[in-house]
Amino acid sequence: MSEPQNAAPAVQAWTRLLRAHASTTRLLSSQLQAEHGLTLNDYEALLVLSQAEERRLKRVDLARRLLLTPSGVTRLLEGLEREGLVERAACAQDLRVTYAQLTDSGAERLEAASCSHVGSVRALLEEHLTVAEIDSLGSLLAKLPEVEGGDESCRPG
Amino acid sequence: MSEPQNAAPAVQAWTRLLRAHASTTRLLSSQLQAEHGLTLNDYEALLVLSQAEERRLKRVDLARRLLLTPSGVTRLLEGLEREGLVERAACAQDLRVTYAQLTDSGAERLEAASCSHVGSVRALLEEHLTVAEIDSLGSLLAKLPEVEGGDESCRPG
DNA sequence: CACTGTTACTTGCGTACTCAAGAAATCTCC
DNA sequence: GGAGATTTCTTGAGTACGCAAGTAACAGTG
Repeated sequence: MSEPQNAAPAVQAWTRLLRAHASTTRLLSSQLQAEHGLTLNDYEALLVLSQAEERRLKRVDLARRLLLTPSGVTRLLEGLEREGLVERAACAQDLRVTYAQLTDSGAERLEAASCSHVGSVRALLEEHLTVAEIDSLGSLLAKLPEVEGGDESCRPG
Repeated sequence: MSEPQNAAPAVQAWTRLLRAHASTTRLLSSQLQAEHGLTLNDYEALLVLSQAEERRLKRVDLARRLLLTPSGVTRLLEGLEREGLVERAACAQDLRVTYAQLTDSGAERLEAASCSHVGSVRALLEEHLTVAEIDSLGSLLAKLPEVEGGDESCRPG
């Protein structure tokens, strides 16, 4: 209507990002839930932990990786701890921190889910896009901001 | 680890879609909320209604547009009705349907929010991407599936 | 006309978060 | 070494959904 013409592409891309996220998430999430009893964030948490040193991470770091708040992580891990996929481990140097430690059971569960989930992701994307397009989509999305709250991207300590 | 090499681009693109959605949504949503007291879905709902014929839509159609379930729409509209931005309107031909009708007040609120929201969207994207990149991002995202549940894309009746 | 779907919508219950307010451990600066 | 600020994590209250089940209205069949 009265918007400057140049804003249209941005709005369009934004709207499509919202819709693409909603539809793909809905599909992949329900598959993961049905086949392995994990939510998308459960899966991502296990994955991040599995790649971390000693398969454990401070809860606050896990929060940053998953783009969740600390309380979100507490709630997320509640479920994973109840299922024995992750356990708490104390930190001798700093009594405030509790590590989230991936258990063997958690690693197995991730391994089992990983195969079919990765397959679903790939199938979904390749059903609609060519490999080159997927690649370029990934590169474009990577340029968007990661976190705004506080940028501790690389802390030496 | 043991995944076929070809799956990597898809997984990477997917992960970045999740993160890009989480971070941009968080930012834009909090701006919209702070400046105009609307959630992203409130805004989208008002926008969709404003573009509809006679500024009203069956609730079930609104659900499909917003990628929400019928119950999600009921809850979403509860808030908008309470604020007088949308009202219920009966359908003489079919007593089951209730239209969601944009009020003048709703149209004004949308108009007010629209300007700054569109500006924020544009600023956020253009801060990280060129116009050409935004354009191509939009095109790529448009190719992803819209809805899976039931495809009544164009119903004649 | 009754009988059996099917569609539109609402409601109760559960989930996955967020934010604000805490408690406890650690760091800082005098 | 002690007071105050900061960091880590948890908890209570609230929000925004989804799913399943329910009700009311319509549509098709005998």
